[in-house]
Amino acid sequence: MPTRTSGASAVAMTGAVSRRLNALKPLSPAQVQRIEALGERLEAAAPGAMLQTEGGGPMRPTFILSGWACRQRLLPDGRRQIFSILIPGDAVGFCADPSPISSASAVALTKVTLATVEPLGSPAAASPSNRAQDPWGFADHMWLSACLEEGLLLDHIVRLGRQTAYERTAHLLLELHWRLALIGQADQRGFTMPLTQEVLADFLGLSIVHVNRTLQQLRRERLIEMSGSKVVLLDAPQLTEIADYQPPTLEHGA
Amino acid sequence: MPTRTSGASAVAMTGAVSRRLNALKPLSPAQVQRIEALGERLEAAAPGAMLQTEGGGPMRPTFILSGWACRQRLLPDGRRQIFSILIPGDAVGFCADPSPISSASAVALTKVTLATVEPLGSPAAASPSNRAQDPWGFADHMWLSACLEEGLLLDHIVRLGRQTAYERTAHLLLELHWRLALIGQADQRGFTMPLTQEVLADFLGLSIVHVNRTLQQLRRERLIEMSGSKVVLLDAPQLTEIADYQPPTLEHGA
DNA sequence: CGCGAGCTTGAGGCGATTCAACTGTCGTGG
DNA sequence: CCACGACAGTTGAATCGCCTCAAGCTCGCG
Repeated sequence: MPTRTSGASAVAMTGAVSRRLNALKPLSPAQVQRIEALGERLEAAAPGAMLQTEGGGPMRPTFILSGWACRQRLLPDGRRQIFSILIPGDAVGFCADPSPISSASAVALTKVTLATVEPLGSPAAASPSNRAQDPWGFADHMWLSACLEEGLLLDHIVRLGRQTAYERTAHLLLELHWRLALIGQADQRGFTMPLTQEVLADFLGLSIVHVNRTLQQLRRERLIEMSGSKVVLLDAPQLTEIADYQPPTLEHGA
Repeated sequence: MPTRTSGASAVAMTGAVSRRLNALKPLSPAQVQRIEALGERLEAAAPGAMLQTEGGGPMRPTFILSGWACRQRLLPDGRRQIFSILIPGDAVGFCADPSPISSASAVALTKVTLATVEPLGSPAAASPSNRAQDPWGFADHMWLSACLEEGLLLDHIVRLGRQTAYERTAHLLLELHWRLALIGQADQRGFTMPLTQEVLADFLGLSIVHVNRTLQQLRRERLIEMSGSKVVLLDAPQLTEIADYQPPTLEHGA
């Protein structure tokens, strides 16, 4: 349960959101201002906290301003599968509403700062048909965002269904690098990844032990370097080849 | 490439579409009529044919009136992963548009009959924001349909990432049974499944051989019966337990 | 009749898991 | 200040689930 906070370095924190949405479709200056206004009403969550009040309020797009989170599901015997890893700029609980028992919960992986858009009223008002009024003015962006996310889910299915641990891991690192670059949180060669090997395992459908060994192999073959939470991609082209990675295409042409 | 056909038992074939959409949200008589009108302009495709012209026309919802298909992706070395199995009443190529290189192609698995809704004009006109005019009048239904499909994708991710071959197979059979019942093509105990074990394998992320042995195990334990393309669920409760299956919830309350 | 597609079966091997222990690094409190 | 526990990462050994390869089988169909 996030606790309400306030103020702080409000404007600075919204950079990831505006960078991401702008990449999907150019933002007007007015829209950028509206995003910066998100910094007014923040909420914070500690690692492990459940975000997204599970079938709670209808259709309240919530953005992650800082920190990492994930969408996941737990099986009755304790197994966990992570659907997607959420980084700053990502929206949480966007589509999970009409049927709340989609039973995907969102959980903070690090300390997280959130900003929730004003509730859009009734669920009906939030459906695409009635969104012409578009109280928040970002319907197109949210639509594109949803499409991008669906693409990531499909990538994930390929990883889990048809790729080896080695390929999966390489693929994930490339995906994270691309997404972090989009929001200005990666440099050409590497990035910071505040994830434990347990989280990687539950995302990649592997055991912790095997994630460990697979990362070792990637390091041994000098494809990556890791120390602490820093990741360096030493040979991105080869990783791309191994993982058959294809970055999403963002053509905002009409 | 589907070939255009015409007329035939037009009205009768649209039953699956209207049953499915009606389950998502009750249809008005006028809407039912509009769906029956889909029977006017049909297209047929042979097994193996590519549906959905890959980045082709923008946003033309196409419905499967009869036959089965799938969405899939091929890896460069020939491995295949199937994302979803499409049955009558399902829409194809609904979201795959703004970024065409989502690189999920749709392929017919049996003989398939399709009906394409009138193109909605420019891609922009098809985005949710501008859909207030909603030329076809089913925006809410398509939205709910997309949410249902996302839930199925998440189920699939859990299957591939954290379930055994045995659990995956049971889960798939229950999902198909539920979806076929929704469109009136399953009875209480069983249904017809025109899928080869190769298709099942590429969907479940397994080898053909292992799908075969897993189905044998389910039969040996008298949980299912299979002969030809007929499937009978002998002990649905136990299968549900094994697979941790939870059918989607369709609460069309506001 | 012969062919091909789909299904079935066996044997062997590899990838990934499980269990278990050990290391290193923190933050905390006696 | 150091002992302590908690947690993340690492390593080894044994096992198992699933894969690959390779045959043989059973249909339906030209």
